[in-house]
Amino acid sequence: MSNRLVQGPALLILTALADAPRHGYGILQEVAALSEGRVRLRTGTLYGALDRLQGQGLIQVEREEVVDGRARRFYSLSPSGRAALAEEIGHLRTVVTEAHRRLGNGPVDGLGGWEASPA
Amino acid sequence: MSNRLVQGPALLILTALADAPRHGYGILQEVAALSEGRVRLRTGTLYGALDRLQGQGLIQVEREEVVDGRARRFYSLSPSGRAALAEEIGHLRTVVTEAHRRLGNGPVDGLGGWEASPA
DNA sequence: CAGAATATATCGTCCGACGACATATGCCGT
DNA sequence: ACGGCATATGTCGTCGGACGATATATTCTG
Repeated sequence: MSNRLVQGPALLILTALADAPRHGYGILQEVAALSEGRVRLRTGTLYGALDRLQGQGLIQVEREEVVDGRARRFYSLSPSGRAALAEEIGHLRTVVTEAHRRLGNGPVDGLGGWEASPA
Repeated sequence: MSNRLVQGPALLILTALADAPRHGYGILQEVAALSEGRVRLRTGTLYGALDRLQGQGLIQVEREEVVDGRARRFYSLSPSGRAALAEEIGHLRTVVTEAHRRLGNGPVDGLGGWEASPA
């Protein structure tokens, strides 16, 4: 019973890879973009997570390009990585929906007081 | 630049407290319910997180009841805890939406190949 | 020529999640 | 009456993951 799903950096990384294979630095930028600048992965986090995700079989090395001595290692989602992402996203959707509902118009057990106008 | 937002257990706990104050054991049950049984918080995780969240000012002890020698410590969301939850939920919504879009009908950069039928 | 951007990689630290264990009471079935 | 389960809170040790710092190499821009 391991509770631990794909969260935090790993979730962002898998999402970044969901539409196209990307290399490390590209993932860094994509994660920043899809989190609207809120999350800036450190390279330590990124390459560590990449190794881990690869070890778990959730991603794989698609190909390696060498452009002017600069290597580009492209990663892609594996079928099980796609499945894991889909499952986690499904889970998060229910939580997000529920939290949003409770946040938006919380009756707070009959209380009338509310710290913000209910829009 | 701390990247670290409210995720994992903390997210579930705050969500569980979003509609009404609850005590530890009640949070355990609520988290299990709103995650549809997928997440069973250990007491070690729960009370550790509770202390941490309280230290961060995101939650507070609402009141303490003693029923038949059994103590019940009720926690409630603080305004900043509510704000933190709202912010994280907003963030997650964009990520979840984007991930879902990429998962559901990913054009994959012009590729026709797709490991599952596009529904 | 200096500095930023591109690109990957390693290392040490620290915190949080987890599992296991401990304690205490009330309730239910046998 | 007793055992087991639910209720209820708490501690401790461990381990993995996130983070910050640092290193290296090349290309582009000022």
